[in-house]
Amino acid sequence: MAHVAGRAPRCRARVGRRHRRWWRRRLHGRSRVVGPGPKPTGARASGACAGAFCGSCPRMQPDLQKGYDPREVESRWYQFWEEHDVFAATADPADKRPVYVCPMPPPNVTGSLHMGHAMRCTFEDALVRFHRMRGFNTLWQPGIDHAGIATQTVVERQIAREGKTRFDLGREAFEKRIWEWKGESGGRIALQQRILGSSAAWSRSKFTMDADMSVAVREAFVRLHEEGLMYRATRLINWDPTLLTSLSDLEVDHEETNGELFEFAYRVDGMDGEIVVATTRPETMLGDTAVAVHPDDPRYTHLHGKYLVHPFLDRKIPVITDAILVDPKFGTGAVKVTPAHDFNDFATGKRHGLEEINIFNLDGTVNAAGGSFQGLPRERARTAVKKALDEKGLARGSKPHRLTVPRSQRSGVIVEPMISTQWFLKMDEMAKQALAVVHEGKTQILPEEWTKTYEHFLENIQDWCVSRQLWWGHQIPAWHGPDGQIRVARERPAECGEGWVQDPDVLDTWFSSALWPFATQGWPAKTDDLAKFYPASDLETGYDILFFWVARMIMFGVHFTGQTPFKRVLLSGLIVDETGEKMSKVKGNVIDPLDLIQGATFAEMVAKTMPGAPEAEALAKFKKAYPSAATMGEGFPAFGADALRFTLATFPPSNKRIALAPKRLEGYRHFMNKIWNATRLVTDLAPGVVVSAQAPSATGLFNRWILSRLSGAAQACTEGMAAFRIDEAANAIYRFFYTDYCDWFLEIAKPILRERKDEALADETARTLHHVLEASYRLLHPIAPYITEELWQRLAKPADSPVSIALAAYPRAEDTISAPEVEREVALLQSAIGAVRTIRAEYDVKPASTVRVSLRTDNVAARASLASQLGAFVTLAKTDGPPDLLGTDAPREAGTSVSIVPAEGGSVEVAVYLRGHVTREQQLARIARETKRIEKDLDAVRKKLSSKNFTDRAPKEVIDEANGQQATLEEALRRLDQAKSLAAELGD
RNA sequence: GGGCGCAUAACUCAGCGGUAGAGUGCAUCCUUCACACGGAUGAAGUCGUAGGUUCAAAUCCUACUGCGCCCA
Repeated sequence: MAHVAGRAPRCRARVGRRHRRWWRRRLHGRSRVVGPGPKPTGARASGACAGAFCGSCPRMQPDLQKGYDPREVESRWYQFWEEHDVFAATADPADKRPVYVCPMPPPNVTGSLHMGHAMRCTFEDALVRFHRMRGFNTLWQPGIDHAGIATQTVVERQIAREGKTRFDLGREAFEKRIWEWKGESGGRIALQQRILGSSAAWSRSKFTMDADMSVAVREAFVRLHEEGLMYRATRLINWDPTLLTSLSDLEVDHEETNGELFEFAYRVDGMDGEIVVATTRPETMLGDTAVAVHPDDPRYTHLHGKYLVHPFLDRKIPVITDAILVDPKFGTGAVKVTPAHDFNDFATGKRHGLEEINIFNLDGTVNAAGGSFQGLPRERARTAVKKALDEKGLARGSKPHRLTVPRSQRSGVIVEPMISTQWFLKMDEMAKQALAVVHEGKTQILPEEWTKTYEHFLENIQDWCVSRQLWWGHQIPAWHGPDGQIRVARERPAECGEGWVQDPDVLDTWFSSALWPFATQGWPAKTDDLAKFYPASDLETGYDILFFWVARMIMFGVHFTGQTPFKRVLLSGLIVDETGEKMSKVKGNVIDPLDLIQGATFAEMVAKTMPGAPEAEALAKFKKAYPSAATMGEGFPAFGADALRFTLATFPPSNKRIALAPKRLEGYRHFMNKIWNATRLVTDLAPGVVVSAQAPSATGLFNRWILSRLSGAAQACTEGMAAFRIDEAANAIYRFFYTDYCDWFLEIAKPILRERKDEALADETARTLHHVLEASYRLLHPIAPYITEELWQRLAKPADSPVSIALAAYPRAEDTISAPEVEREVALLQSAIGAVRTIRAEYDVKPASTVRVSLRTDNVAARASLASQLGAFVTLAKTDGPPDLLGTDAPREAGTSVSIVPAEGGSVEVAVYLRGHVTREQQLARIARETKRIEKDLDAVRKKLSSKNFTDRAPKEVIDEANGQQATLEEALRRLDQAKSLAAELGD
């Protein structure tokens, strides 16, 4: 195994016992849920440490236990990695390694780990570990987001339990409370990310409210203001009447619901007649300042320029004509206009110079402008207005109507459009630049189909309302003077003395998040970090924050640094339950990844996610969401972080929805057990082998074969990782290790190493066994870091090995031979062995008994390779000694069951002697089955070849291949036909 | 109203122009000295529907149906 260029960290024994205890407590404090934590192992591991260990090394059992226990293994390694600085990156300008940087989407400080984080961690850590092993100076930049509204809400809820509001405490005391709360629970999520094995550079972790982040935020704001892009304006904005703050367009969800379209009449002033308008929000009529009709609508021509009488307020309302607002085919063709509470009406108002009458207080109750309705909340005001209209004889009935209501993403309440003075950021220029870097390929979005969505967003972008009426966040660096003057500055300007106050509002949390890739590296200062780690390589995140975060980071990155912040943007889907439903507390289908890792009963899980709900009901909901968990008894066993990661890694990141089936996790935990036990076998079969840096040169067919297969697996893994197809890498290593290495190679190696008939071959096999095992660990490490570290540490390695597998080189295809001809040879052997096995199964031959086999073929190449590998039949097909190898002209023995293995250059006839058991009927039936199977294939090939269109137009290689197939299959069919005569000799 | 995605074995998912794949589950046999968290063998799919392009379509195009998401 080759070493990674650069420094392998030396042991740092100075990390004290106290730190270790802290770690155990923080990381494994949950052990009561899953039983006893890591047990002291008593005897210190000896000999197994390969010399790389120091005083703070994990205690490993001297021998591998029979069954793999992820809890035992995973509890030990994280501390080791941190103590050895395995995840560190260096900003040293003298370091010449290529750089790989992945900014971690900072989780909310309020949050606790959920499946989304687990998926982020899996994909990002796989990429990061892969690049680290490939020799990159690798930085996975972690951090925590202050999550303005979410955090403020959490702490407000806390103080509500004390019967207080934030206004009782005052701003300063309230902020202090949030900081206290942040100190207690804010770091928890980062600890949970560690349990997943995340190899982030934790010492560089940033919090978006850190002092240096604040410097960056103020710098950005001031520059934008100086450039005229940041401005203050009074306009209609989205208002959350519960949280009492403005929201950006992106924070409003549009939800379709069933409502009603209510019609009422306005009387015309000074003449008989009325005009009927339709509305979904009757209460807003208190703020109506016009009724619009289409200019060409003949029904209303006589009312152009007339006024209407407001039934409740002392106001005359003009009838205006507007072709943009009014669709004459909809409703009555007359539209009430409320410029202060509807976006379309606001625009209409601007076109016609209408008065904007705000009828709501900030909490959504009707204000003094609503006359006698003052004080009513919106819903009650609606009922009251309808009733009052009815009493005045103006109501004209209602009909059911599908409508869209705007809901606050944060509080869930219906958003009220309000006229308000806020800070806005001009977006069009920045959006153009952000589009350009993607068009020019400077930033690549993967999967590509998201490019369209990205473009559509940026091409239709509105100015961003960045001010929030919150107390938790970056306070806007603007000062208001006594006479309404405003100063924007990085620090409070000296001239802003008495009578000047800082703008009380804070910035949208996403404003600071948008600075993340460069602010974390020291911007606006010109630091070594910034020079080394900006722009970043890959940004991996969920597609749900493409607009919120990714697009804004690109806009800010290009604007402030002149460089696009990432080379690639990798977008992945969302985790849903097994039936495809989004995880939510309401549905009771939330799974905490830690419960999958460490194990938990279903009762514990639902008690946690649905506190207070009746247990039986909650359990029923949960089990309905995860049918495959039905066989798992009372709860999840500890699957381990490796199995969870491996499971998540097997889904293509491009899937928009990733349905989590617990059963699949079980399968991959079994795979971990397989790796564990394969290691036990190898250690037992070939003890004391020191793994060499290079692949052993091999002459034995199977040794060459497994090395060639390893080369293919390395290639598939590397390509998969590079193309953000981690699933392809995961599947490639799974198949290679399970099928090629365990099912075939280990079985072949057993007799070679146990019997040692050929010393040279045995030695070569022992070295190959170890080499491939060790390389497999390295291939697996980015996806399953714990078990690979554990087992890798146990192998005897050269003294100059890195301290951790995380720093060992990722296998490359060219490290081992690629030998397609050997792979073909072995494939034929495998088919022949499979034929014997099938016959054995058909005749219920007990595993313990052996059978006599003969192989008949005139295929020269096949004969040669079969001749050298007859021993494989003894082991893998339980033959009674090496099979007889004969030509097709050799006489057939009676009492055999025969199978034909088609092969290019002549098929191989496999005859299993089962005298006394094989009846004519059985044998003819088996021949008929094989004949049918081959004929099906042959028919398809013949059909193709008989078509003149095909032979005229298909490429030559395809035609040649078809001809070859036809010849092979026809020959196999002839051999089957011959075998019939043999069957005819049998009795019934 | 506009856009995107998905529909393949009982389940969860690969494949995305040259004869249908994996894991789990299922069936049969086996507690053989790495692993029963195991081994061997096997059954199981008209690749959503209808057209079209092509020598060749699960794979490309069009329409439709159903599901999910985003934007307005």
